Amino acid sequence: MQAEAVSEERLEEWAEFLKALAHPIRLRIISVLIEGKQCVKNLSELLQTSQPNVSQHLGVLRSKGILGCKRDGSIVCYYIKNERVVEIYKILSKEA
Amino acid sequence: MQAEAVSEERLEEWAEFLKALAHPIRLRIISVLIEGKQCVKNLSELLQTSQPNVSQHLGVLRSKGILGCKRDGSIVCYYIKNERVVEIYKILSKEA
DNA sequence: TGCTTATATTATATCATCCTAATATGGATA
DNA sequence: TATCCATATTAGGATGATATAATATAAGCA
Repeated sequence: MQAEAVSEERLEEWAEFLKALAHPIRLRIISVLIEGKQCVKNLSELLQTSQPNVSQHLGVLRSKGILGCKRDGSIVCYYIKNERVVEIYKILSKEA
Repeated sequence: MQAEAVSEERLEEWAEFLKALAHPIRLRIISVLIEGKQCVKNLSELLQTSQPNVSQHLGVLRSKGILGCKRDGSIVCYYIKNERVVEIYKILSKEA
């Protein structure tokens, strides 16, 4: 059974999605958020990375619809919005 | 149950792996090779992409252990070596 | 209002990736 | 060996991604 050809647009979407994941800091962010939502400050401390840098990486993930966020007062909590990243993370984790 | 922290090295490996996949032409190559192995010329024609460009993209995928190749005379056949890319491709395919 | 904390944005320099064009390698065959 | 076909490599400029530093926004509180 021959698979249907995938459109160029779809491939570009997928590439953008994967590119957003393809960074050590962003993967670390995913791994933390899989355990539960976190605010920017906590992420910054957990990852030992500057706040602006974490914020930029969160922006990348948010802009691709991978993460969502919710402001609560002056604190912004990020969480995983696209469950496919969890599946992909699991595949990466189950190492040979 | 708390997941064990993933090492920085591991995260960098994963990022490299995902970065190798994160390109429309390389995803197209994967989609073709999922259907069966192919030589460079066929890939170049199927993707309507110049031979040197296809060769470069194949080199990227090969260098990350994603593809393997086998020379048969003057023809080189590429095939999927790391089955994880098939799983990831499936996750991308089963679109909402 | 002024101050502090939390987060986001912008600018910039550096480094990586991309495609194209040109060239090189390597096997087959006349 | 000369030539052809298949593939790989290299060099180039263009574009994109990155981290840092500096600055901006925005909420809470004295």
